[in-house]
Amino acid sequence: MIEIYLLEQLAAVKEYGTLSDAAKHLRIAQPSVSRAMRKIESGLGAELFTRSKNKITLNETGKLAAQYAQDILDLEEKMQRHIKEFDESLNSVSIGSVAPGPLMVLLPRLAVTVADTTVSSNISDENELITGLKNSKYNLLILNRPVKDEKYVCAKYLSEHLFANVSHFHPAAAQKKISFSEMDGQNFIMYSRVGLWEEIVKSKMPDAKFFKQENIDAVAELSSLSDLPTFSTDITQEVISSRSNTGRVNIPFSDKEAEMQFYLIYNKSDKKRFEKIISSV
Amino acid sequence: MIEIYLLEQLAAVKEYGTLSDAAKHLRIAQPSVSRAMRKIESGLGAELFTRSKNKITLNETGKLAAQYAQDILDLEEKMQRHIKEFDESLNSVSIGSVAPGPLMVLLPRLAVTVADTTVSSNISDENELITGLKNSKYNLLILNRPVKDEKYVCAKYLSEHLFANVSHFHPAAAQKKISFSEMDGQNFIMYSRVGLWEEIVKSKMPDAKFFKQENIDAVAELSSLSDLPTFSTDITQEVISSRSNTGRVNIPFSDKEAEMQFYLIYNKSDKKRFEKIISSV
DNA sequence: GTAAGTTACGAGCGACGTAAAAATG
DNA sequence: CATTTTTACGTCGCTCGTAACTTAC
Repeated sequence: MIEIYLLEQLAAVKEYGTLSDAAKHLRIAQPSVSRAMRKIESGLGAELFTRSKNKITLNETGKLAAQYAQDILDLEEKMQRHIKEFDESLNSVSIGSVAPGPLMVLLPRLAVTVADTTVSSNISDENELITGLKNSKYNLLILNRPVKDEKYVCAKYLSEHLFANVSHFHPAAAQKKISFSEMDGQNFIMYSRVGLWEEIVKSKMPDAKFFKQENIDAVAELSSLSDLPTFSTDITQEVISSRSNTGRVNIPFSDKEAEMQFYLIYNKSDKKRFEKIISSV
Repeated sequence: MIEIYLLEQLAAVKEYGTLSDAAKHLRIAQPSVSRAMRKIESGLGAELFTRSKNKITLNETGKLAAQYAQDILDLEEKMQRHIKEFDESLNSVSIGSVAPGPLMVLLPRLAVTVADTTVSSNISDENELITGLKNSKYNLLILNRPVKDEKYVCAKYLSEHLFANVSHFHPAAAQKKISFSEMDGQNFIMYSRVGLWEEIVKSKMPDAKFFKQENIDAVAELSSLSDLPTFSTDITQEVISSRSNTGRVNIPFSDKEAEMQFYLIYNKSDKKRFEKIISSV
């Protein structure tokens, strides 16, 4: 069999026309190329060049051989790319969630359980997430309802409870709990990427206004500079406990819609990768 | 780049399941295969196997890589076959003719002008020959008429004249020449592969009978043992002059159909190969 | 004289085989 | 105990580079 390094040299000779030029671009000495061409000819059992004393030219057979050489090299390169891509897809996790809270818990945990993998996450609606799971855009979903499908594993993950985050001067600041209807009609500062929570607060407080902030830091800043209420959850309070949140207090919403249960859904073929996440809950 | 010898070993490992078996079929030592697999993995930058202490199995990435390996090896083999075939087609000539006479002149001449090539020849009808020239079944045709087509070179080659070969005891033995009609109604011994001549003698002597012999030696033998007439031409008389043909005489047919002019036709891309044949006429 | 190709010679990497060890059933 | 894989070590081959020669423009 003709080895790849020979085919590379043949393809270079075709591309650059002379042995010297080919050698220059291959960054090897010119006599190596000369010998390689002879080796290919003897390996194929056919003359590929017409040779004069100081000139060498591919003949028709040689051009055909060089074309095959290029084809084989292209296929090898495609192999390299494809294998690497496939391997990386095995060693990476793409997570889709209907809300940011569970991600705040899951992502740090993933970092230690599945080390050496790339983790990417996205917040979207349920429909996009489920189709994304089907076409391998996502490997792991966090939904607020279980999915009954024998192709997937579905396990209860964690629950999140919504709080109103209000200034000390807010009328409700002293209450132990509060209902959506009591807060309806007020102006809220809200992070824009809260997923499902947005539908809930908008439907439960139809007369409220929401000033959506794309930047999470803008939410913190605005809320500290104003007396406008905002939102938090048991999860965000835990994760961002270190941040000074003086002058404000968290009051749980009392409605049942303020509690959301999340589920993990993933392909059965990924069972080995993800089952340790469930067991760690 | 991953060298071919590595891909061969990978494909063998996939085919035979174990390193030992693969090594056995590759006729190399087993540790070589072990090292080769590690080399491929490091070359691709991906794990291809799940390894236990004395067991090694292709994982999904590995199966993909092995499939690519097989594809590349197949392409290389196709290259080898195709190149050899192409090279041989360059160094061989396939000749088609409507009559055997011109071949008797052309073939010995080709042997010296285009040495180192394989020459094959065939007698057939004009239609088959021309389609054969189009699809490269033939490189060189001998027809009894010129061909006007700018894709081809067409040159007048030589002419052949038909003779009646008769016993001394035959009534016509003393004549200088003879017409087809004078010979009509007689029984001829005839070589079966005379091409176009068969149509001519049958049409000009509709009442004659022809005893066709597949073997050219059978024609000679039968004609020497009987008084039945047979055929010859100026060309065959020249070529077979050495053979003792005592007791028989050649009489030229006087009709104009007894003279046939032949033309050489070949592809313009073969000009360099064949133009010396024409110039040697 | 410059540039191209071939030949000759020497060096170093690397592919292979042998031998030995560890693990599995 | 046989089979499989891995590791260690020595050897041989082969690819490469340098140098020198030939030829052509």
